[in-house]
Amino acid sequence: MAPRVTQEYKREVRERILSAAEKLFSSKGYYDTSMDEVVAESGLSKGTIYLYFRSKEDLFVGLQDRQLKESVTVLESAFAPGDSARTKLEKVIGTAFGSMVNASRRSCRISLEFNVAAPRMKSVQRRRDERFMALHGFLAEIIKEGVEKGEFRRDVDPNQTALILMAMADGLSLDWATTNLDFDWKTLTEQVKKMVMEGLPPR
Amino acid sequence: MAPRVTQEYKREVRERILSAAEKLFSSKGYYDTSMDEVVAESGLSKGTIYLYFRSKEDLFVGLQDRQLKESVTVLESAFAPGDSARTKLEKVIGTAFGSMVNASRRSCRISLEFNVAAPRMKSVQRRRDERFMALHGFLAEIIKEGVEKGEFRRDVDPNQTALILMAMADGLSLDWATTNLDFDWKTLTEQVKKMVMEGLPPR
Amino acid sequence: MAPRVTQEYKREVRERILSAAEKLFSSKGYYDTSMDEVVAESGLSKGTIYLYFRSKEDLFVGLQDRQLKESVTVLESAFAPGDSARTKLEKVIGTAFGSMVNASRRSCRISLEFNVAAPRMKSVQRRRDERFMALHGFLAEIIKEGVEKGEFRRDVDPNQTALILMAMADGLSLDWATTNLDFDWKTLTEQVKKMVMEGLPPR
Amino acid sequence: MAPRVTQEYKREVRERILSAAEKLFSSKGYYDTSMDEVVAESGLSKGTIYLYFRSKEDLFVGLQDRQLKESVTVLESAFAPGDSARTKLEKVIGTAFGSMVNASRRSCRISLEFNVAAPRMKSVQRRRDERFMALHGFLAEIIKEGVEKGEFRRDVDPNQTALILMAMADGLSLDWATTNLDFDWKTLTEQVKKMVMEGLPPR
DNA sequence: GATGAATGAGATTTCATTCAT
DNA sequence: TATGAATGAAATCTCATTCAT
Repeated sequence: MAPRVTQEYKREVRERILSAAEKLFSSKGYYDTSMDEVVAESGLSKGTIYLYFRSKEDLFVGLQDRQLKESVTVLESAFAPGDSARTKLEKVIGTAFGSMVNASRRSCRISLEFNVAAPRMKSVQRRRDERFMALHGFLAEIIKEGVEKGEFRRDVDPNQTALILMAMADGLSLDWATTNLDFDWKTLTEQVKKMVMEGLPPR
Repeated sequence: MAPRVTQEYKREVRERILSAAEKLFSSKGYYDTSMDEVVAESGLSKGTIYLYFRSKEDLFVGLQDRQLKESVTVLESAFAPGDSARTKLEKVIGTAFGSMVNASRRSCRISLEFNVAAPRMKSVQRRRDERFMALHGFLAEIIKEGVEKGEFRRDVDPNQTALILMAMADGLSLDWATTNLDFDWKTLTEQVKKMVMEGLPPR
Repeated sequence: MAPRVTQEYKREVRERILSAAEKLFSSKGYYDTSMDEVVAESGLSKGTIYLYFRSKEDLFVGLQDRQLKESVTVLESAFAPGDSARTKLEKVIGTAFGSMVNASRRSCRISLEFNVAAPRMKSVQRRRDERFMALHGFLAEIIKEGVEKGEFRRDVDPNQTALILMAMADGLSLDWATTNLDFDWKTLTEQVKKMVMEGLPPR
Repeated sequence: MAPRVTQEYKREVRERILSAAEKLFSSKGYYDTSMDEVVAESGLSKGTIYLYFRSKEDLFVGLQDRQLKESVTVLESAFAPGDSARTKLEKVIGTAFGSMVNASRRSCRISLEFNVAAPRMKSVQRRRDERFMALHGFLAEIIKEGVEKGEFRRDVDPNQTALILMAMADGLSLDWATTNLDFDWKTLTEQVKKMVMEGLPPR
């Protein structure tokens, strides 16, 4: 009995736990956060936490899932059907970096936690790899299209270049997360676009 | 009695401890490595470890110190006095990425450990920030020189661009460390140079 | 509203819970079985379980009750009015051990659980002791009769012998329950009868 | 360094832990005893307990080991080379039951704990089975010898009979451990011998 | 200086029981 | 009457650090 209401309610409780965990994991780190702290932050009881998540690691994975789901449609919905490869790439860069403006250091730090944990947590690794391959394929496809249409140089390697662009984003996120510097994401985006499209030297 | 011998011996013991810690921290992570494991890996006794390092964190910081010292002269010694800014930059990129070819995933992973720990360990943060600022200044200087000499476009922002280039390196290191993919650092370096110097589209 | 139906229904639910508990307690043991597992196995809800049994211990005692009730009339109904003491004893041995042929390791294991728990659960102890005394008295009476009628030796102590015979049964049950060996209860019964009636050496 | 002394000392500490555990496990049972109680009873610290035993189960197994070792030579050393099978058997019964006179309810209860735990703890099962088979073989051999020499009846099955005799001992131990009755082990031993050697009826 | 046994605070996890619906 | 989400005390186990030898 008590069907619809309960389902919705349970989702809320789950969300509450995840939010508490996100806050703590991102500021104190996964290992320096105890379940007791998650309990306190969430305002729930210890038993309840374990009712929703089998273990601390499971909670961590749940968090990764949530983050991946949230960001899933950001890039794909960015451009129009008729766009040139160049336009597509610029839009992608714009969206990716634009999302950083609103993104919190918190979410960058948490991403970093996932990355570092990945080699040591199977399920985290799997999710990370899937995400990585999907994004890489997405970018490589655009670049390949550009090369074929003559929009990009012949000797541009789509796979390598996709890798480099992803690394740029990952690296900026990493540097932002682990520094106290303020990044000016807007002009940063412009500089990236310029560099990628024209190179540093004048034409 | 002869101080020289004792000093040398002490340095060796220290090194042995650091090597054991590096191996373990890089493969299992800082938190998942216990001091008992460092003891076992080093072949020394627990008391001895604590004779050389006040705490686990101190050992971690010692490791960071060692890594920073090892890499400190790599970049600066790369170019000749009369080099143009462009040449300098290419050499820097070449050296930075070239060093990855020989570098182990291990050293990338441990750098990552330092990065993650940084926000929560003051002394790690300080060292990391110093290093970051030094490298950033070094790069920005080259780029600024290039802009002033007309080798690079007027609208290239030296600081932002230095940041971007560093992020590229950090990001590739991050992605390599947390994936099982094999990176072809040689062609990757070429692609980066091309992109930075010419952009993606044909001239 | 009709009370008959409700009573019957309640009995069924109770039985269902007891059966689930028996299955689990006998295979995993009392302590290694959680109420959640009883819930799952019974297909009922946790609330319902606690509606029928005040506590886990109460459920355990309920199980003991059920087992004792089931086995209560087995021995007494075995023999005819005119039987000699010897015949009675043989019949008792035959029935006791004969019942093992059909009995499951499960019921032996659960008896064992009761025995082990007894010293630490008053009500379990009381039931066990009552049962023990009843059986002991029953056996001792037969043996005493036999001694008085000259069917058994004068120096046979009815109480001690009753104890020994009970121990034999308990011991075989114990050994069977805690081993993986297959017991051939039929010839075992014969051997016991022979030994008890004739001793090992030839007459 | 510090070799001999340390070994002896460590053995003592180990023994101290085992004794504390034995006391508690036998009176409160394995599951109702917490490691905190073992800590308190032993007067050592929690860390020390886990320095000597990997887990609670390991401590349990260690206890079983100790008990088995203590009792290992009791039976085998009981009889002289020239003894007849009958004499041997009588001596074995005498020693086995005689040992109960001095044995504590405690050790019987602990044995029971081992037996009950056996089906659920591999290493306990293995040790128990080894012990069981050894004793069984030992007894069966004596009986077989007796049958072959004509000291026992032709239709006595050595294996089954050995099983029955062991069950008698196990059963008495079980009944003693789980009851509050006082057993008169001396006359009990006599009654057993008589029954086994002559049967209940007069010759 | 070198050792490694001892420590105990604190971590994660379980589970019998309750009670609002 | 029936439910099952919530609870929190208590269990097991870990591990950085100390200190007597």
